[in-house]
Amino acid sequence: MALEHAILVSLLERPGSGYELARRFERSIGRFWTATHQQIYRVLKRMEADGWVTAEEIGQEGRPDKRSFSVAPAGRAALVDWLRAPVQPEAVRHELAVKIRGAAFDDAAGRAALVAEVERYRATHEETLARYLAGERRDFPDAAAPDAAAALQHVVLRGGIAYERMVLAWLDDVLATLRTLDD
Amino acid sequence: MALEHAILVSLLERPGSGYELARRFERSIGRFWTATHQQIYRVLKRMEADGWVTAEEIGQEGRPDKRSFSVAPAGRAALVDWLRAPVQPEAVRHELAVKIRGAAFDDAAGRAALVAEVERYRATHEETLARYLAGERRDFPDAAAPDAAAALQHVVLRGGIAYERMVLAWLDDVLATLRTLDD
DNA sequence: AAACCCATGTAATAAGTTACATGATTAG
DNA sequence: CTAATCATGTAACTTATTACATGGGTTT
Repeated sequence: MALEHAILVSLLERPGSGYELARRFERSIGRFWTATHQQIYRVLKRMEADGWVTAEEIGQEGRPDKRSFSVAPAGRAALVDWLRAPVQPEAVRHELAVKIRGAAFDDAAGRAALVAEVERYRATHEETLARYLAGERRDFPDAAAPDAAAALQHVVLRGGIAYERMVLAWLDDVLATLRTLDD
Repeated sequence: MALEHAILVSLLERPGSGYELARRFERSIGRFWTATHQQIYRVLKRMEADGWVTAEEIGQEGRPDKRSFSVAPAGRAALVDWLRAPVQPEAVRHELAVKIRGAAFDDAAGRAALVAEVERYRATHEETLARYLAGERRDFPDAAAPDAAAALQHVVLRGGIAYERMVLAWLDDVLATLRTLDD
């Protein structure tokens, strides 16, 4: 019961269609909340029925019409209610950590395969960090943040950057540990 | 399709009942994979039917009997298959980040409430870090790790410690940012 | 006496994933 | 001509959460 709220925040930052929302979830919002387009369309339909969002048909030339959603007063009220409720403890799902502990029950060949996999995984996080840093340079070039929305988006982005740096350092630790096991 | 594997790793580290597994998921394993007891019982039943685990009835005095599960060869084979498969990209769900961006659409009173909530949230992470550090001192007192399982458990714990430290530093950044908005 | 721990589950609901479907346009 | 992008969805399935249920034992 929180995809609704992520959608509300995204639509308040800028109205858009289900398709556009799905693309934002792949990029910016997806840093801290993932969702597929199927899920988004389903939830948008419910939110529209509940009067949280309103749709406007936008005819386009050369491409399909789209329905652009905006947040209605009831949706904004629902968001504020949620904002003021306590933060739920996070449900962590870190598959790689399970695999690392599981590597104790595989042989040297399996651990060698895991080393290769961790290296591949590390490369994806290196790319993510580079993407975040490029986004930071593009979207927040000057030190003084102009408005509240931008300042808050920036601090969340800094969180993503800190997370990626931490992961990279930890993966180096993991690789060193895995390599000492089979010397 | 990965709770099975987290359970297999836990049972290989030490056999136990569904209840004991649920407690481990609250503590150690829960650092990187959460699950409730209802989920665990359901999955254990399926795993038993598939021949991945075997149960042994253990009669106890003064408390209910329990069924202690151990990993069968088929379960171990399934785990090794999974270990060697590529790591799936993580599905991140970070509610607090959504709330922080949402704070741009609340008023000063709402942001003050969020500051209080972030402080409370920060305190829980401070506790978690203290717990991890105490566990590290208790379970890994000497620098040289004796066996593979312990070395791997330790590197995963170090990951948890690094994560908590990163979160605490970021929350300080968040608090400073929120406070500058309403000066 | 009340609350909590041990130990196991069922049932109902909500959420999320995967596969499939359509149909036009644009870029290579 | 092929693939990708824009834009929207349905259907089937798997997973996860929440609420409820039982019953004895221990701790405060």
